[in-house]
Amino acid sequence: MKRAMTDGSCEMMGSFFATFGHTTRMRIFCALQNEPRTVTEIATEAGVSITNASQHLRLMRDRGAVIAVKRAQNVYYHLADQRFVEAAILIREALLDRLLFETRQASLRPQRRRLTSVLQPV
Amino acid sequence: MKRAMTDGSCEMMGSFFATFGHTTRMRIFCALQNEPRTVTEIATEAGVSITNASQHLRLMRDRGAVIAVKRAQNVYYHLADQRFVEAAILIREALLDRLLFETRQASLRPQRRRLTSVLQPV
DNA sequence: GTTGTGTTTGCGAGATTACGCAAATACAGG
DNA sequence: CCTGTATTTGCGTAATCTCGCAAACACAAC
Repeated sequence: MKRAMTDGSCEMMGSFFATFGHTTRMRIFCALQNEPRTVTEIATEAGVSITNASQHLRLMRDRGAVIAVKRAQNVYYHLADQRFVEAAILIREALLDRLLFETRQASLRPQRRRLTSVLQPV
Repeated sequence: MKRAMTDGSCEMMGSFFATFGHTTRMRIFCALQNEPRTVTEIATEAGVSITNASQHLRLMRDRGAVIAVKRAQNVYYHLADQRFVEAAILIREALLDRLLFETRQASLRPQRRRLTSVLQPV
């Protein structure tokens, strides 16, 4: 199996994951999936103030997740790489599969929520 | 283009990204890429205390990133889904490409680090 | 039961992050 | 130059996260 990393890139990767590790920034990511958007549009779509959106966008830009293009009074932001979307799709499908699996498990053995049930059986 | 998400899964996704949004947890992720490992092994590989590794592992387990299997005195942890590795590889390659690109850009126009240079030209 | 190894938990201090507000900056159009 | 719109920045507070330490827990072997 191909390894994701063996070298010292853990810091870079951790920093990148943290970039999307926030509900608001994930909503911004969603808003930028298809086309560039201005800060005002992003703020509206994400349901936050313009100031807050700008702050998150700055962080995302500093970490290489998005790119800013200024055009007249507006600043258009877009994703730095479309592979981020592919990666998100993979992760999302994995999480949904797991969610489905757990729901099925829960319906089989109803009332278990102790340490023992969190640990997989041998 | 296929969208990663249109629904309310941003909270779930953000939570998941945050799970790997930490250098130590990313190192743990690396350690678990190929085979299950005990807490002690993980702590050693990640260069942290056993207590600290256990705390991070608990968080990762709570968020569905890893699975714990108890066997005798040991608890073996493994990734919950191999697609996480595929996603990490995609992201890593995107980041490395971008890093390479920026290095090349930097060598072309040496001394720029103002707002203007951070914004892409129209 | 006692010992030893492996793992988890509770807790508190320190560090980091998030967000609102006010002010500053950028720029197009009169 | 002045006004209005779009975006960014500085700052202070509140909230969250991290990690070490000590103690607790789990279990195999004696």
